[in-house]
Amino acid sequence: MSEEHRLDRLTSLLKRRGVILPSFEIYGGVSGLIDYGPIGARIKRKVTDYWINHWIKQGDIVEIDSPTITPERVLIASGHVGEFNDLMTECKSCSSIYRADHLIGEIHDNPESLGEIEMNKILQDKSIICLNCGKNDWSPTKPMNLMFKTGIGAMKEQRLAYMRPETAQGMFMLFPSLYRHFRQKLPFGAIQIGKGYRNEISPRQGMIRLREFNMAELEYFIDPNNPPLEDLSTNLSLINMIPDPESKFDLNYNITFSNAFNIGLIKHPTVAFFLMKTWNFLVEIGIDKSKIRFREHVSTEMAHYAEECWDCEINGEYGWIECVGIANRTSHDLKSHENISGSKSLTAWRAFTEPRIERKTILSPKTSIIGPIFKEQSGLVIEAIKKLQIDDKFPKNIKLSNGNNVDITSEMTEIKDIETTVSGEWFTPHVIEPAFGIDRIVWHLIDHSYKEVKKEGVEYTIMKFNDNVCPIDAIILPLYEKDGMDKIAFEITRKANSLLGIRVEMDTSKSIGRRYARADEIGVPWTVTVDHTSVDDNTVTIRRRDDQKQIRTTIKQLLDNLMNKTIENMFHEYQS
RNA sequence: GCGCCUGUGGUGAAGGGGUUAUCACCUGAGGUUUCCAACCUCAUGUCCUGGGUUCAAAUCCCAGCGGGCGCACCA
Repeated sequence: MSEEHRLDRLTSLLKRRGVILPSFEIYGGVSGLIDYGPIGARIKRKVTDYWINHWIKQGDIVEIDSPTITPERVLIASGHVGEFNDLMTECKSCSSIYRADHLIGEIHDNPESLGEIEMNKILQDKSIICLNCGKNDWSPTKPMNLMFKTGIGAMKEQRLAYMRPETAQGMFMLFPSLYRHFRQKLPFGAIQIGKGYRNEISPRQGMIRLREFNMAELEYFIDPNNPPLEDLSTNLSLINMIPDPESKFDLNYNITFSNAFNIGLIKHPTVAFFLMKTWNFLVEIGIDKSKIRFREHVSTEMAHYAEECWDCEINGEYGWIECVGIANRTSHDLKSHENISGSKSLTAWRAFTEPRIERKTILSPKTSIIGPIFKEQSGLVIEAIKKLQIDDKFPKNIKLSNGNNVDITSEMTEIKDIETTVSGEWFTPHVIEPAFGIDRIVWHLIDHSYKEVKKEGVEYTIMKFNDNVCPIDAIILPLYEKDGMDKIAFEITRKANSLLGIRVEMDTSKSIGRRYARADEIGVPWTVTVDHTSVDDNTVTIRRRDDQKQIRTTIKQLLDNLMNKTIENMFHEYQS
């Protein structure tokens, strides 16, 4: 079959078999919103479950879950209210749309700080011309709101809120609780899977740019002075990496993770580790290794919060698409939340290896003298004296915080040598964040698994999902729906479904060949056929999707191996 | 948001003013068949939505919604 229109055939299949479909179709549909049907939802569930386990098994990472509705102040602190409300202007002559701050970037130092009115003035006064038609005829600017706005409270006095554009803020909000949970020891991480919302101008390319999408993010909190050093030699694959073109590095590398870190291509050890973990995850669920690459952001396209940022891109029908972003967000988020909220609990304690003894010489107020002289003003006087320097000369006239002036003589102070023991310090942890676009990953998983082959000269479709992500583990097929075969098939179906995490279905309609084909089309790795022999001796045949090979085994062995995910091994044993 | 193209059963298509809208596959029911989309019988849609033109609209016109591509946008 020609490679041409492969995307069309794949899209049709996904719709026909209930994998991925447009939402609200009977009302005409809404662009940027999709449904996962019964098969698709199952694939997505398997991918997210695998993702959760992939991180949880690290041992220092926990799952959390927070609201999608987010009060405005949280998103002001995170920078999204500023970043997601760009002023847009339209060229009245040719209808091209531009970000106003980009247009005036050359003549204004800080265009993002401008309001609508100032911006409109600058667009008129200066000769800023349209890049498309060369004219200066701008419409009044309008804020483009990439976040869905909503209000908390049913009546008039609503508190402004937005649907979250990322899940990360939920993890930052829970930092104090996470810090306690992990017994106040860094590093630790929190993951969350959930919906994110962005009111895209023009969603395109199927499920690549959605208005409501599934994200999976990990925030890993570390001590910047003591970043964890993980073993990068557990994966020695050569990885395609494209560094920032403005850096000293060449354009393109095929390099191991550990070498990339050793030569400084990846700057931060934890970023390197998460790049590796990300690659492992993608390959384990079935993304084609040869279609994965890592690309470093150039400093100009870097998100407002990040210091080092790598995209993991996957190649598919839409070209190379960013599916995972791994960013060193430093202390930006926690610091910003500390500033805006006033909370003091967004820091961690770093104990010094040896307590430090600090000796200081200070000017100390002599309260026994000050008290009787200043009476009720004494407190203010003491406060003022503490601010003086050791080398100040007395007598001295100082101003108190209540506005009164008082004279301080040298008898009222003394020079003291003091010794304090400091056993550690408070600091704001840094955050390394891998952020996964689940829908994009599911799409590429399907794209890479979709195989058009020839079977006995006829076009044939197989989804080659592996055990980690296949929507249904096995389909049970009674050869005929009679002579007890249907009963045995039903028994197996029921028993298999009671196994933890195993999902099987039974299919009885139409010829056996057609039922095999239906199973192959949605990527079921094993089909189990109940035939006349089964009725006599409780054996069944298992067919392997990828090569149509069959083996015969007992029902008990089938169930045991299904549960342990070891059916593949049965084929090896059978062959040897 | 702009421009060009586009919308007919579950999927893919034909029909471009005039009887009851056509075909293939798929799906369901029944039959037949001892293992890879076999065969036979039957069943399932009405032309994206709303206006307009006309005696008559799936067909022509307008608007909206959806899809594709290009431009712009894409923390």
